[in-house]
Amino acid sequence: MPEIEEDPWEPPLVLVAVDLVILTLRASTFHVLLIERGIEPYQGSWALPGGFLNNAGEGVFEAALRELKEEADLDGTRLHIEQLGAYGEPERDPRGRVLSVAYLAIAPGLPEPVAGTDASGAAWTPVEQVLSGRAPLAFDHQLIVADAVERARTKLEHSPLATAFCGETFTIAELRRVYETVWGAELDERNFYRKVQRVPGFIEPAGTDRRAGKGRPARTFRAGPAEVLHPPLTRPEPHRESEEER
Amino acid sequence: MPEIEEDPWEPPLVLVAVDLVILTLRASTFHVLLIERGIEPYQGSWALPGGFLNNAGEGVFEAALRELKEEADLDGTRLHIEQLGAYGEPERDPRGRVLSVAYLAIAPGLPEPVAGTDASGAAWTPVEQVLSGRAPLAFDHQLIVADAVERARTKLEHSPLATAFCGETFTIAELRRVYETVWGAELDERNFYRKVQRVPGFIEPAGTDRRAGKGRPARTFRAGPAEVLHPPLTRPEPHRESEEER
DNA sequence: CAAATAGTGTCTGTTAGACACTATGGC
DNA sequence: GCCATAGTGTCTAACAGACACTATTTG
Repeated sequence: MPEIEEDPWEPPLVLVAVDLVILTLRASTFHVLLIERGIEPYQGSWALPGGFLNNAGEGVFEAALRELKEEADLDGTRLHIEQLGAYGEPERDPRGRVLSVAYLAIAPGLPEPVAGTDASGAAWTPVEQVLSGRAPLAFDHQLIVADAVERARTKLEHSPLATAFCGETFTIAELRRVYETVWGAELDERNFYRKVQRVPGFIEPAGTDRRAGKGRPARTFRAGPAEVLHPPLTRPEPHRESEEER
Repeated sequence: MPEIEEDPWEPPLVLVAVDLVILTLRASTFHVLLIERGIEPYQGSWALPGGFLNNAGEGVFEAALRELKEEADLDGTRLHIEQLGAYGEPERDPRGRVLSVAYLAIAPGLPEPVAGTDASGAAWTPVEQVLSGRAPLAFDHQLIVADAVERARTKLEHSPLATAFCGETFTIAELRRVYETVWGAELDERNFYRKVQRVPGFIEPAGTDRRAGKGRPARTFRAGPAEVLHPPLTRPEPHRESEEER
């Protein structure tokens, strides 16, 4: 049976959904956007924003952008958005066979408490609450969030993803807080300050612009053209108690 | 319109396929397994092995393992296999709406020229020929292969993926040739030798075992328990002509 | 012995991390 | 002046890359 069709046999048709993991930083905490489901299954539960393909002519990425607009009022063309993967276990949706393509989107920290449409409920929820299971999610959405967070954590090392958490311009301290929050680690301000500037194309000065807070005003920067960080910013190891090499 | 269903509206049903990018090293060259298509569309063209889901109860990963067995006679439980992503552009298959979930599999270099079943034709093809377009592929399979190769190249740095290209046990020189071939770069044998051993959990000695070739016999190793490389093995930069920092 | 491959020692320039110090703002 | 935050200098230990050297096999 080398080929896919030879008998009068028909492969199964499945519903295709798109789910969005929209991550942001709010008040130095790592948050994900959740929607309260208005219908069965899992009515009343929290879930990732998303939905089915609109029609047979809609691409999955296109559908992700549409859902981003509909459910979070965000413009995906101005955000970082990338595909996370397909989730296709047969039992993941009680309605029947649904394959979901998950997308990871990163938004700058928006001060508004919630998202766009008249969705019953939409809330930024601390990622920790989801990962720990204290905020249970519908379907396999906890797994999807875990994968998204892991992806974000490692991509911070090798790509300029961190700038997607910031606004158009940002200070180096703001950028550092992105790293610290997503990694859950403290970084030396002084070393970070230079390290980040030595990576070619990562960030570039934004005019003579300044910005005030409490202390000395900081220089501002914008994202540079680099798509990959050379050298990478390495995540500090959790700390080693005993020695075991050689 | 907060939720996915409210009108008597039905989302489109789509066909779900699985495609496999099976990579290996043969005679120090990076190869991918291709199948000659026996049916339309693209009859006679080369394509990735794969096929539709068998039935509504089959998971996509399960389907990938099945296709790996059917089309390449490989046991996926003994191979490295991971999901690459979903390819869901509406026009990617002329038969209609087909969403494909691609998997990346890494096999140790098998001496046999070809794969398992009675498939019309199956051939290990140098990856370069695919990437350069000299070996044109059906559908969007060239793109999928390009993504797979890129994934493999970067995963060599941070994961023990390279050991999946080797047999159960291997010498450090064999492991080094994996890196050199996949990266297309030369590595210093001596420095590689130690570097690789200093990564905790990457490789561990395989008994007092040895193996003969031409010169001094080499120690053999097997893959260790590490799932991530700390510190990573960094890919040498292609070489910089001009300076441009600071 | 020579050839070939495996494995070790060691030097040198660069880095990561620690942390003292200076700069510039608000009060 | 004081406090807070931004930004610089500099020391040290570790590391990467280069490459001379030793070791162990086949023929």
